[in-house]
Amino acid sequence: MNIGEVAQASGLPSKTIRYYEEIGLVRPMRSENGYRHFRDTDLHKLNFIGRARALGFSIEDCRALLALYEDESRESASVKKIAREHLDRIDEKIAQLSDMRATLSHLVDCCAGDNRPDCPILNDLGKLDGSPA
Amino acid sequence: MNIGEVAQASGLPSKTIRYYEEIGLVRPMRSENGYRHFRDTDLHKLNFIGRARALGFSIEDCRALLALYEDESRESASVKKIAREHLDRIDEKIAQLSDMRATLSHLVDCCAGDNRPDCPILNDLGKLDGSPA
DNA sequence: CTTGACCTTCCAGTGGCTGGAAGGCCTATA
DNA sequence: TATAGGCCTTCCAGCCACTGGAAGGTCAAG
Repeated sequence: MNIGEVAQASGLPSKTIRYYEEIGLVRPMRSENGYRHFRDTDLHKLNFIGRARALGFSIEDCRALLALYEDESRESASVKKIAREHLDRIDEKIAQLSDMRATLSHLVDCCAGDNRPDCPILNDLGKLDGSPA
Repeated sequence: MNIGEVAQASGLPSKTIRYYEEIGLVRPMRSENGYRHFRDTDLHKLNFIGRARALGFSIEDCRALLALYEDESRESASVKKIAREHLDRIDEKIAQLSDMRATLSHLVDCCAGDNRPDCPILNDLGKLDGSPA
């Protein structure tokens, strides 16, 4: 398969696939004309990466997960560790965003949103100290 | 004030403050020796930016919010619009992360995490189609 | 023989910093 | 007065994971 077909099949843009080759995540063959030639295993890998990325894993996590995937003598504990650490990072982010959301949504609710200049949002951002709203 | 004092007072790293000057968010004066000289209004602006950034506003949002902050004839609707759009983006992100979290936490729960190679996490990532778990 | 779709490489840009090198300035102490 | 150190300056490179675009090669159809 050429890169376009693999892009189609995997749902990843060609540019991204070239990038993944550049950083060594996949190693497609080359045809005589210089075109990348992808085998089924390459497509399979790309699907794997696409799914892992969709779950928010970093490229380096993907690399590690792929290595484990291909290592028949892996221990599932290694995989679980990576996944759980990632889960923790997700939880942190959600917590952060929820904090932001709470503050911001309160401010938005307080703002009249009319043609007058007075605005609790700006008042809050312009406050001198870090005291609560 | 020199940059170090302002960094201290605002909680922002000096590097970040220099960056904010570079992109035109603040415009400190210069002393004869070439050092940046910050007035109270500069510090105030930096505090404003720091708070807005902590709420997740982009730099361009910060720029717009600062402009509104300094515009006495603003309409609070303009501010509210920016804030609400940002709130929507936050909600989207939270939703995305929650989806990831749900999938991932299910997979983690299914994985024995022992010394055997069998692993539901890898099985899922390596699946051929996009069917649900 | 040309058109147009595909492919190639290479370079630059995104956002928002962050790190580091190389060098100037300022103050305190020996 | 020398020097040590802590501040400040600029400039350049790197982070992450792509994305866009230019310039050009290849291939199949009409």
